[in-house]
Amino acid sequence: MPELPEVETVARGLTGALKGKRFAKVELRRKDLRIPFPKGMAAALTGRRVMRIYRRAKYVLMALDDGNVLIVHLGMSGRMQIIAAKTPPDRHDHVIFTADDGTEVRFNDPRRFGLMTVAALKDLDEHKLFRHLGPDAMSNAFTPESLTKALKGRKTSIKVAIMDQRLVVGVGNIYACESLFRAGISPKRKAGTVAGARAAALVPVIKEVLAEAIAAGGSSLRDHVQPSGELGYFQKAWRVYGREGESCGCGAPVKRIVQGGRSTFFCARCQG
DNA sequence: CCTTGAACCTGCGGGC
DNA sequence: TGCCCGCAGGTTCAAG
Repeated sequence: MPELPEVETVARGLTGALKGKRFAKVELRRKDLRIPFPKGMAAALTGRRVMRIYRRAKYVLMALDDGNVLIVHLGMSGRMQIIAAKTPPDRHDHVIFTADDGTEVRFNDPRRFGLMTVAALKDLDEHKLFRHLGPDAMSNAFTPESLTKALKGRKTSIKVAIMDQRLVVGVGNIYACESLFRAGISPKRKAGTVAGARAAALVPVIKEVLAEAIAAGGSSLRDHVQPSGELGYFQKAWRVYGREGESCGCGAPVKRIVQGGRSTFFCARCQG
């Protein structure tokens, strides 16, 4: 489910539900997700107050009142959703948070590609999950110059390159396809040849697509919902993703190819 | 270091 | 109806 816009949407939705409250109860309904939960995680969270909830890369972070931060990744199919009290647990409700005012938030993830762990906030930059990451796509550090430098000499495709979180953070499969379409760049172009005018075109387009998707509450393909339960609706704005054989608008059919093991959708006429 | 491909896991839709 | 195949918003690891 989660690229940058979906994770941002989840972080914002959880802010309204949990910020300033304490975890009265944290229930782990299994011992691991993609990786094991840290030993004693539930006990360590219980009684802690949530000071701030925000996104970093594709992770939701909850800063706690003890200097630690709860790190949540939603994998491909994860949700964090506010659930009415007494709702019977779903088989994929892996973690249930109950706040001191009774608010209940559940982490649900059928495929269990997500993860949840706790770390010291001050050490986050050096944390294994974060230290290799490039500039966030929505930050001022992501510029045509930074992208050109990151791509220099790369012989992989531009599509695969902009999904590489070491080069730029937050772009996943949907928004890579949509951004390259808007920028008129072929996904098959060698990454190292995206520089100068092409980089200057691509960077603002990526920011624009992500910003529009955030404003729309993300894209609901199958799993993504906002914490409120409301769907995202940016999927209505997709021009190429998931639209093989349809027209992007120019009349030529959208093509699907596989790059780096992922589907790429593009218009061979509009994306030179 | 770079690049590629497989692996992790469940569910759903399409084709026969 | 039922079964098999392919496919899905991500990340990590091994091998070349």
